[in-house]
Amino acid sequence: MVRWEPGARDRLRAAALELYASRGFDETTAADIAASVGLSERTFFRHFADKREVIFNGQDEFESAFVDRIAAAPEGSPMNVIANAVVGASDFFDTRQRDYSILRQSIIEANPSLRERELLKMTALAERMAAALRARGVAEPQASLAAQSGVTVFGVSFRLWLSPGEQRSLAEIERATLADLRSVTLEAAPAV
Amino acid sequence: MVRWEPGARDRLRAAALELYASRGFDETTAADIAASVGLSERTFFRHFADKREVIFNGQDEFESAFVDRIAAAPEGSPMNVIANAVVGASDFFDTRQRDYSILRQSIIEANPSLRERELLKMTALAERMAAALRARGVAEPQASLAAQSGVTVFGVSFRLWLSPGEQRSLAEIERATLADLRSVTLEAAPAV
Amino acid sequence: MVRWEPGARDRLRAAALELYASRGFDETTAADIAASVGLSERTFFRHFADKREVIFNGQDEFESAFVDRIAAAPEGSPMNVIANAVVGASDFFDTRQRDYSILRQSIIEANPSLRERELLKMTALAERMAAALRARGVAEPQASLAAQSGVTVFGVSFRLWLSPGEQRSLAEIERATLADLRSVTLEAAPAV
Amino acid sequence: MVRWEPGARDRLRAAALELYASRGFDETTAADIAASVGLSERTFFRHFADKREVIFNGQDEFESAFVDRIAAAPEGSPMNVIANAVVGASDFFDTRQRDYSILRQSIIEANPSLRERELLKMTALAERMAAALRARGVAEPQASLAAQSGVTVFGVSFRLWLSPGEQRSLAEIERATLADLRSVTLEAAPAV
DNA sequence: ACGTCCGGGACTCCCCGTTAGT
DNA sequence: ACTAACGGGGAGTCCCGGACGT
Repeated sequence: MVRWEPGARDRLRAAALELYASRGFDETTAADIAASVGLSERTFFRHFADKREVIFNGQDEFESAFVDRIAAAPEGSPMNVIANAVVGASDFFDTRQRDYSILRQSIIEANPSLRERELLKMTALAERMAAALRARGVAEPQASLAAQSGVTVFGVSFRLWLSPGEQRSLAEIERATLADLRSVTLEAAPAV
Repeated sequence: MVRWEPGARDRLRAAALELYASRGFDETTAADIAASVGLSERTFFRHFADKREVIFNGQDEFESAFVDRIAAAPEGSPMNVIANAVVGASDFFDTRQRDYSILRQSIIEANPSLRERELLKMTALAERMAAALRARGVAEPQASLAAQSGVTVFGVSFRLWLSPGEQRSLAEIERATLADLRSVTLEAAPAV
Repeated sequence: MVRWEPGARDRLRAAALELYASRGFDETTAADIAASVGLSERTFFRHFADKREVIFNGQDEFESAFVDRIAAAPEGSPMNVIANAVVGASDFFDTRQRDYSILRQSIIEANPSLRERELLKMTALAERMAAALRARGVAEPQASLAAQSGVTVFGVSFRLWLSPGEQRSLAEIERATLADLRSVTLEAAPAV
Repeated sequence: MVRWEPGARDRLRAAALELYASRGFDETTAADIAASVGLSERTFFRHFADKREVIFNGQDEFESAFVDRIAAAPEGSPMNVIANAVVGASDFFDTRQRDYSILRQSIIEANPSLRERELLKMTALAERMAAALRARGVAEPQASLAAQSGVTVFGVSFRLWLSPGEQRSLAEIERATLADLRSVTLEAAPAV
């Protein structure tokens, strides 16, 4: 009935992932990706603002997994709210296969420009989390510090979770990392 | 005895800054910058790996300002070492005019791709700081958490320092932010 | 009963004019124009063959204002017929506000590609006028020379009419320009 | 003196002409042209601002053939100066084969967008001629009228020169056309 | 009449390599 | 060494057109 196969976007994303992984990000052109699923380069850019965005999708759902929990959290200290949100958001990733995350992360880490984009996304998340905190009445710089610390915990934990041999769930790792962060920052005598 | 004007690199950087500020980063081409100081586009790229790098210079000295202090620090808890390094590095910026930093920061914040690069630089700093900590025998994830927290404190403080009306020195702000971070993370009851 | 707001064409044209004037022709995309009136880019191109055509509308009525007068003119020399047609057609513009013409002209003159299109339109007018002359029995190259001279007079006069401080009507200016053209061409001694 | 093989530009131009003539302007892509002489599309655009410019080359020499003669002309009425410049410039074309001009003109006339560009070039010529006249002290609108009339004469004559069976030289045709223009404009009774 | 999905060419910019000249 | 001239090629944006559905 339709002239074109639907789901162009999904096919493009899948093809991109595969090509980035197999032959490398820089060695893959947008035209390659499009051609591999029978579409034109133009169509690729209609769906994704740039070559990197293919990998960073569902950013909104990703952010919401954290932010919604902050908004819906019961009373608590800022860091408490953040900690619960981070741990709670972990099942966003458990639904995704760990294998998929490992593949994705290896692609990102192999390319500085993908690292840049990832960092931007994480910072965007931190900013939205800080905003959610402020919406609850938390002042600056506490909101930013708590939000940024939450992202730090998530980042460190996420990489741990992906490391070979790791058996714990992401949530468990996050809880441990949270405790580590607490003791690390505690041990700071007043800076001279 | 030189056949061409020396200091091509500096002239290019100054011209780039000015153009990025006046007409915007995207609206400035590498050829524009080069032409404005009588050089060719090719020469621009011989001095700077890409259009964004012009703004991120002296990264090595910047990182060293932190890392060297970590290496040279006396015994102390990881966060203590980091805190002293961050506060100590603040005079790296006091030598630069605050006005220059404000201009530079406004350029960066006006463009996502410059934000990406800045984030990458900050992350590189965090990683070198964590490595310096590990060289002192600090284990993971403590090293990463302390280093990343130091960068968070620096980032929050730096933006505060640049805000209009701010009177305190960067070091003073950082000391206050450090205390804020401590109390924020402390207030976290164990995450469920 | 209509599913869509009528007058899409007019809304598109008005929006285009405004955007071309405010942010420049090149900086305005067809999608911008369409979006600004709640339509799709595709619809824009269904109404206008290309981005430039939006500005050149009513070309048929414009040409007719000249050509019809040529066809309906009483006996007279070719240049006489042309002169009367040009002066007579001037009220085609008096009905349009001079302010509108000034805005339109400033948009056109700010962009070479719009200049090109305008020139094509003027040449098309000259050719239709020459054809109308030939239909009255005027031979070549007299028909083309008279028609082209008429367009020259119109062009020079039109720009004069738009200049700041100008008080005369377009018809008055045209009559003066016609006299100027006559004396200019008269003063030509036979070319060696 | 030339450090690099300067053949690229000329080869591109020759190939473009040939392809435009054989398969049509619209049916020829810039990539086609470049590929046909072993260069990349990018290189094509380095040499020519756009696909049309290939055909309009040596515009500067072309304009100079007219303008220089205006500047160097002895005392005389504006139209006289223009007439001599136009007739004098005719050998700019006699050096080019008439056959080449016929081919070129047939390509241009087959495509509206090339017509537009040609018109722009002719108008640019008229404007430079008018400026040269003003530099000699001629006032407006006389300068524009004389210059534009000169271009009209050139245009009409040029097309005549290219028509099949035409035996006269371009200069001869121009002298006749000049006379025609004079009598055409003379026969204008004052417009009412 | 309008929207959606898509193709494809024009064109600009980034960034890189090579070679000649100073 | 350092620059300019010439070239390559991918990324990305815009223009415009076609096919189909409502």
